Amino acid sequence: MSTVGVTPRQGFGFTDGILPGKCPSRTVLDHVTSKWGVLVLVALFEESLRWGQLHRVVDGISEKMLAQTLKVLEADGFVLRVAQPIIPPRVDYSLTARGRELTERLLPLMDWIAVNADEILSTPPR
Amino acid sequence: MSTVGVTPRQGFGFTDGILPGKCPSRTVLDHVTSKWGVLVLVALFEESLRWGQLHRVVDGISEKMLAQTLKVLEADGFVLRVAQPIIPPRVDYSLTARGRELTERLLPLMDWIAVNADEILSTPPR
DNA sequence: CAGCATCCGGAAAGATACTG
DNA sequence: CAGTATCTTTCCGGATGCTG
Repeated sequence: MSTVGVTPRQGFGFTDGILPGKCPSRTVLDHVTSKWGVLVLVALFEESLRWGQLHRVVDGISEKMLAQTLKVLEADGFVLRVAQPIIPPRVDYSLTARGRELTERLLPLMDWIAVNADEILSTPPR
Repeated sequence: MSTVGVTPRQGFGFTDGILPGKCPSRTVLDHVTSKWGVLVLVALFEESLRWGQLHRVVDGISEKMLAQTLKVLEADGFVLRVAQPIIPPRVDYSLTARGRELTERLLPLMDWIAVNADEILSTPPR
């Protein structure tokens, strides 16, 4: 059963909204569904990647947004950053256990979208 | 198994990126993970709602963004809009079968976030 | 040269007033 | 009631610079 407050008569309270405007869940949701958050998380699901690899794999992301997205995901404890003090620098990014839990819930969504996207965009709104 | 291209050695091709920059999946993903898309979809999962109800239930959304979000979700065939030609106007929004399929994949994510958000934001990044 | 930080212009989001 | 129009603010992307 859902716990996000969408089941009015089953005891969760509907009139207060889906999630209160200023609650931690909203903040985390914004981080995850930020423009690049989902793609970065999915990119790191299979294996850890270096900065440059991420930049190539997450097609279209700017360096600025990659840095910003990684910072937020790291601060939330989803992504682990390991920097080697060498020249040239080498920085590896990977998912934490928490990040893997989250991304596992993201993959069914991504798969469904990947399968249905063509039909969705080609179907006139009836 | 995931089909979004994150399993390099299992046959999906990794070096091309998670999802090509200009593909339908990216467009749909952007629509769904837009700032308010997820919350509107979840709000409509249990029951259809009128404009005013949506505005109250999706706490914090502006009228402009509610209108814009609903238009996009309607154009994608996730949301059905039924307007009664009466005064005062009455417009009901509900999920289509497609919208329900999608939102079913969203609820596990929302539930996980709702359960873990407090710990996520209170834990220092280690 | 890899991995960022900073600055700037355009685009998207937010607040609020107004209309049919 | 259910939206649009308008204005302000915040955000995104690109270019550039810096550091070892």
